[in-house]
Amino acid sequence: MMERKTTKALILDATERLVAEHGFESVSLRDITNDAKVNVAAVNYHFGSKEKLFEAIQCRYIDPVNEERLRMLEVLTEEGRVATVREILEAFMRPLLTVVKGSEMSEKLFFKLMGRCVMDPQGGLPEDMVPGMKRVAESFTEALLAAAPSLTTELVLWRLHFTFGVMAQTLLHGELLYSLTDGACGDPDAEDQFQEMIDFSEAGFLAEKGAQK
Amino acid sequence: MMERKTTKALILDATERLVAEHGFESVSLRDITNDAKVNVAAVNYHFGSKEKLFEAIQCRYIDPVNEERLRMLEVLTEEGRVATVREILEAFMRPLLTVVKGSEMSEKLFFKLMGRCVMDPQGGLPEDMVPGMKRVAESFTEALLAAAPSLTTELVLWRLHFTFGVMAQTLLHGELLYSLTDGACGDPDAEDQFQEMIDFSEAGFLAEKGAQK
DNA sequence: GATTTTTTCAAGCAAGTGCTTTAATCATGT
DNA sequence: ACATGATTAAAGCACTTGCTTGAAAAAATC
Repeated sequence: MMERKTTKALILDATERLVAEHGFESVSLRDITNDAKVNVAAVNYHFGSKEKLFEAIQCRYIDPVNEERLRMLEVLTEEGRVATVREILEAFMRPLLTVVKGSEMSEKLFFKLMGRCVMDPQGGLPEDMVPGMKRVAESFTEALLAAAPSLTTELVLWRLHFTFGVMAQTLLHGELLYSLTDGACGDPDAEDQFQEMIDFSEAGFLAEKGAQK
Repeated sequence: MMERKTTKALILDATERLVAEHGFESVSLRDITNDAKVNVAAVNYHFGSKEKLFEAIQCRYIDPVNEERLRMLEVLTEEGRVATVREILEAFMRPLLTVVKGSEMSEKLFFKLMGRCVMDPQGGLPEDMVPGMKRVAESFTEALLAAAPSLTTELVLWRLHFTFGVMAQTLLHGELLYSLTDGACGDPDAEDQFQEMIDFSEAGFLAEKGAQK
């Protein structure tokens, strides 16, 4: 008889939830197996080690996000078309929304998990993910250079880096803003948040050096 | 006879170094006391607990940074003068540079430590720091609203939030950019980095909604 | 229905965790 | 020199860490 969910999936689900809430470093094997109502040994049986489980967690969603990013970018630049900075940034950020719709996680938890993946891993990214991340960085750099020819490669890289920071901060600490302002700055729709991030990052990308508009 | 450095200072120094390198969650009491060449019990004797030691670490530099932020902002707005967005952002970021010069830590380590303080604390900020952070957020929000009257309070808060993300990412992951681009995007002067962050954030702040310059 | 193969389980291991205890040491004031 | 309070040191406590073991149970294969 098939159980409702396989042990492996139970472990993945519990780990996602706990890591999103408390961060990679703070979650123990026992935390996970208690939450998943599964034996401790199951983790090592199915994943080999705690570290490999964490790597699986990271790849499970970041890989699809990166693939969707490249797909959207390809659409924008096919037939030699030159995309705008805004379109490119949209292609960089929207996949987060697209992928979460396809998952069964809540947006809030998913965003936090993504934020953890970007900010936490003190051991660096899983080895398997580095080429993918590199390809994304390269493709988007190239596209952005074409969209804003006045920028140097180095400047584009820095500003892509900054954009990453904007995203990570928003994903991870959306509710900090809420508490720090006594609720003045609320918890808007994820779609609204994305538009604001894009407004901000687009303008940042198009800034001139030492600008003072 | 007075030792070269008091045990308390040795502990603080070692903790700063280790936390900057590995993050709060990954550093144990033994790590600290071994590195500081000090007895384990000394931490609890001088600080009460590991948690309080970590709070001391956070306050040691963030409090001065926040004070310097408010001081610089005050200079900008005295006698009813209205500061520019750029000046205000400068007042927000430069204190990090000012304070590190006054410390005996290396810039790189200091920035990483500051990044950890902003991003890591899964237990939230130390209770004592919340009012200070709030005051900074409020003062800068007010000044930014005066500098860019076309923005709403909510928009300013969001964009301040984004600016925080830009800073945190740069502080924490400056060398990730380096490795991800095979050294193409180097490790420029801290001062240069600040100018680039300010260029980016200033433009972001001045963006119009749904802009497409 | 018997035989593998895969999966789950309880128990436990060595090492590490934060913290406490008790005794020794230090610096200092009288 | 002695007493006092502040500091350091060694040992250990109760608990958690990631991971392994060997046997039982379930599933799949024949």
